[in-house]
Order: sequence, then structure tokens, then C-alpha cells
Amino acid sequence: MTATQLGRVQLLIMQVLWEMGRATAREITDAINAAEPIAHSTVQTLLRGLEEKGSVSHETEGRTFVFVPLVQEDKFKSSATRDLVERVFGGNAGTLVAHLLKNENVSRKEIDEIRKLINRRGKK
Amino acid sequence: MTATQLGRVQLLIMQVLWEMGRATAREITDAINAAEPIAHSTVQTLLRGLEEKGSVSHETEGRTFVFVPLVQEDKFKSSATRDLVERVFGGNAGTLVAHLLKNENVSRKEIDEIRKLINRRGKK
DNA sequence: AATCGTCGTTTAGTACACTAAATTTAACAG
DNA sequence: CTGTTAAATTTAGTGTACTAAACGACGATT
Repeated sequence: MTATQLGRVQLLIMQVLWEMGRATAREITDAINAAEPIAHSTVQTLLRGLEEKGSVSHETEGRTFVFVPLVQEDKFKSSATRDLVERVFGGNAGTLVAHLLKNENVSRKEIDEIRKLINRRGKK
Repeated sequence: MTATQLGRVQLLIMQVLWEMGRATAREITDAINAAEPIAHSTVQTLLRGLEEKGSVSHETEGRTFVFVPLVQEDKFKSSATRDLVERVFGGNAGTLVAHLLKNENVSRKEIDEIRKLINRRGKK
């Protein structure tokens, strides 16, 4: 069950909220506009959709809506990752990592990070 | 550029083709039906869409179409993986692995596999 | 030869993400 | 009190994935 399914732009909105903690529709529009053009009306519509889905909530502050994320970033990452592992890599996370190492350009620095993590995990 | 974008059921079809190498529409329908119900007509429609996109091709064998995959499985996996890393993990593959180890239930067996891979890579 | 079943093809409809224009609502300056 | 501005809300249009019913071709069976 992929409870936390987000579209591309919806994810952008959530990322702004995760980073800022709370934000108005206008602030979100501006933040996204720094990277790519988007209409304010679009952001508002998507926020309503996200609120319907239970991904965000809003508080009325004076006369403007301040939106806050309800879905946790980690929860979403888990959902997205599990989805990829399940659908593309037959449910085996190791296969995904193998693919990363073999076919994707992973920097030496990233590899070192991974080795550290895996060794720490091995000690337990 | 996410050239190789596939829907959920389209991916199922491709997986059948990747596994079998070549298959008729009927064979694909049967294979998917083993796991979940799907109408033969749906499979046929999706195959046409996949052919339009250039993901598959067909050869006429007697009076039936035999479909073959054009897109390579590895290419697709790369595309899907890169998409996740880019959109969800800020372009850092190490972050994805860190997430896997921290938040997903990865079996000891899979962890051993990963360690082997990473150590072999480290030697270079 | 007539009909039957199996294909591929055409057409239609639903659902959803995304986009944005149009409308309404609310504060506030003058 | 009234006009301007900026916000929220409503409404509508587009693209795409998915689903499947309806149609047509064609060899096989009788």
C-alpha cells in the first residue's frame, strides 16, 4: 500500500514545507519559482489536494493560511524507496545497491560514506 | 530526462518480456493474470502504447504478433533509480543507501551482499 | 461453404496530476 | 464608505495511464 503517493510538483511543495517547517502559499510559490516557473494558483490548488489527502494542514494566522506538513519526510522517503525496491528490484534492496554500484556514477566520497555505514551495521 | 517512463501495468508487461525474451499478447496477459486480474484487451492497448513509445517492437509470426522488448532492463532500472535519487534524495546516492540501512528492514543476507560489493569496489 | 474462435484494431470512458483562468473574500488606504 | 490589492476558492481544461467493450480479419473446424 503506497499511502503517501505524491506527484512531482506536490513533492516540491512538501520539500519546501519540510525545510521551512511552516509556510504560506505565497512563500511556497516563491521558493519553487526560484528553481522553475510555477503559477501561484497552481500551488494553491495542489495545497488543497494535499490537505484533502491529509499530507498537510493549515492554521489561520491573521487572514492568511499557514501550511504545515503532516506527513514526515522520512515516511515519504520510505514509501518511495520501498516502492522502487518492490516494483523494479523484485523486493530485494541488495539488488538496488548492486545496481547503484555497477551502473550509476557514485562518487568515491559517497562510497566511503556507504562503507562506513555498512561496517557500523555489521558490528552489531 | 526520464526517457523511459513506464506506468505500473506497463512495467509488468515489460518484466514479462524481459523474462521471456519474446512473447505474444496472449502469453503476456496470461503471465500477468497469474498475479492479478487483467483484461486481454487492456494488455493489447498498452502494448500499442509501448510500441508507440519505442519500448517494444513486434514481428509477425504466421498471423500472430510476437513482441520483443527494445528497452533494456538495465536502462530502465537506471532511469527509475536515478529518478528516485534525484527527486527524493537530492541527487546523493549515498543518502539513499543510508536511508535503506537506517529505516528499511534489510535482511542480514542482503547486508552481507552489499558489504561484499562495497569492499570489492573499494579495492580498486 | 458456413460458422466459430482467436487475433489485432478501433473507440470510448474513467481517474488523476497538473495547470491556470475566473471568481469570491477580506483587509486596508484614502 | 469606496476602490485597490492580495489572498483564498471555484471552476475548467489538458495530458496521460488505465480499462474494456465493440469491431473486423482470417484461418480452422465441421
